[in-house]
Amino acid sequence: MENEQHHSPAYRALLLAGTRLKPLQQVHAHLIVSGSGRIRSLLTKLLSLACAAASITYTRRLFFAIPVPDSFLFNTVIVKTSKLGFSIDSLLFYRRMILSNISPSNYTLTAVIKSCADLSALEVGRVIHGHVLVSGYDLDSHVQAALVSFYAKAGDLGVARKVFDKMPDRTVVAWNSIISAYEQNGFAKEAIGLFYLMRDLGVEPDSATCVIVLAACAQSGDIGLGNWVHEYVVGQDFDVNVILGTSLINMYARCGHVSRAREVFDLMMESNVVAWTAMISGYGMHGYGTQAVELFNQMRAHGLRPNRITFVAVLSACAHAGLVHEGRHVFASMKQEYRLVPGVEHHVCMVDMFGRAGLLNEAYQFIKEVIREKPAPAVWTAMLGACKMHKNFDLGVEIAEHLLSVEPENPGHYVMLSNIYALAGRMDRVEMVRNMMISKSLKKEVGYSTVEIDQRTYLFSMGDKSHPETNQIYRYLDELMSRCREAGYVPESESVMHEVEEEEREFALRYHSEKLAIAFGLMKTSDGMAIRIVKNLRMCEDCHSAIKYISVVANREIIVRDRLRFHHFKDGSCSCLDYW
DNA sequence: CTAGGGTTAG
Repeated sequence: MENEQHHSPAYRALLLAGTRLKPLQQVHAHLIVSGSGRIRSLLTKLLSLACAAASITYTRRLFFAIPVPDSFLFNTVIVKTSKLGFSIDSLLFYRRMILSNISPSNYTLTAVIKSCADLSALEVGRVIHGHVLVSGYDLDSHVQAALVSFYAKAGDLGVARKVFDKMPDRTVVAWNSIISAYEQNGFAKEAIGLFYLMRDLGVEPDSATCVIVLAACAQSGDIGLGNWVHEYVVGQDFDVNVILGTSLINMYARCGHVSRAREVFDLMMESNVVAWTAMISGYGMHGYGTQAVELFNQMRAHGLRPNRITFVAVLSACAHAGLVHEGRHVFASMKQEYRLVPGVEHHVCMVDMFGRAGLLNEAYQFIKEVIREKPAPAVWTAMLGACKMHKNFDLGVEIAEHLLSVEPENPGHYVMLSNIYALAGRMDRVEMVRNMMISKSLKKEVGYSTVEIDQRTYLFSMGDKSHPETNQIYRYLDELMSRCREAGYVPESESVMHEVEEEEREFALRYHSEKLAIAFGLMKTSDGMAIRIVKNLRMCEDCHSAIKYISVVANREIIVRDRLRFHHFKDGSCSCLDYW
């Protein structure tokens, strides 16, 4: 009987219609007219095709027209909607299934857990985890892997780890889930550690492992492992598809090798908006604004439609390269040509762009005129950065005070305000802001820098004395800085703020983490080798100026990646052209 | 008769 139906004209008509909505609806109409509109197998097939046609409305209509859906129909609709990203719908169908007293299968459960992950719906996910335990599917490896990634995405890394630790059978996918969990939550080092553990246990990485590990390399600046993964990909003859290719581009760009990123980009067989955006962003963070804009135009010429993220990448590339004219043009095209509504992130880029270029009036006007609604705090923060950079104290103080009233728990605003007071010489105010922070028990984010030497990473924090060679490092740095002073470097005591006591300020400034990391790098590597630093925060003006001098007196190329971008220091100047 | 892990910004 089944077979007969599969070869029936109606079934073949469905297959022929495929995932195109109109033809499907025509076949559907035909089914109803011919009286076969109630046959389960046909309805199921129709339902899954409707869903694959990405029409959630039609899928809903179809499903609700079925009087008593069986578990097969529920499974089909839940699995398909979850897979296509209709997460809320898949959860609603799941609820109906439970209310109809139909037990979910392990397939249903993995699908709804994935939906919860996509929605970061921690509470709903916990309830479903309960269903998993009740139904006895807690030992199913698919369900477990889904749970691990769900908890990681919903922000509970601890539970993700617990689920992983209980898995009896750790497949590559299980390892991929937990490694990705750490990477996504900002623990790149731990992710890499787990990757090495996985290899030691004899589990062969697959291409998804490579994608995840490349992301961890990009995050931590681990070019050594990044290169290894690339070689592994080639050695294993993995297909460098868009996802893997994009991961390689991202890794090379974030590890400071833009040209290698470009080589990968040029060799990719297929590419999409995401790949182009990754490459554009890579140029942007190295200050290659012209190349970023050029690539953006090539992308459009290829007929690809840029998305919101693409525009963030291009606009921020313009901001970091002083390309005000181009930035204006791109922003206009976003609205006019692509009918995209600029969001806060784009406004921030624009204000930042004007601000860096010293066009404070344009920045302010942009806020007043272009941003109709109440400007978001992030927009004011960008404006504030511009005020500080170009020493407009009055406006800066005004904005900072506004930000403090809107976001009184954000330590960054206090630090900015205090820095502006310090620049203006109002040390009494500096003290006041400092006391406000203390009374609210807010802490400035701790800065650290890492440097890689012989495949090993060394971490330094400000005034760090934990390193076994501390004394030599400090002596070396002192000697280095005095040579810089002889060459004309003048330390600024302005931007160091109140994380330390008054008398320690000079000390703190002299021993910012990047300076320590550079000193150590210079000590441990031979002449001619570039020093690569990764810093979690933005560099301060003083370090930026000091490193220019260090690049001269030590005759070394120094490459620093800070929170926002790359700075290539060479022969006394920086690639950011002080557009930082 | 279907599933789990993987790509771009800030």
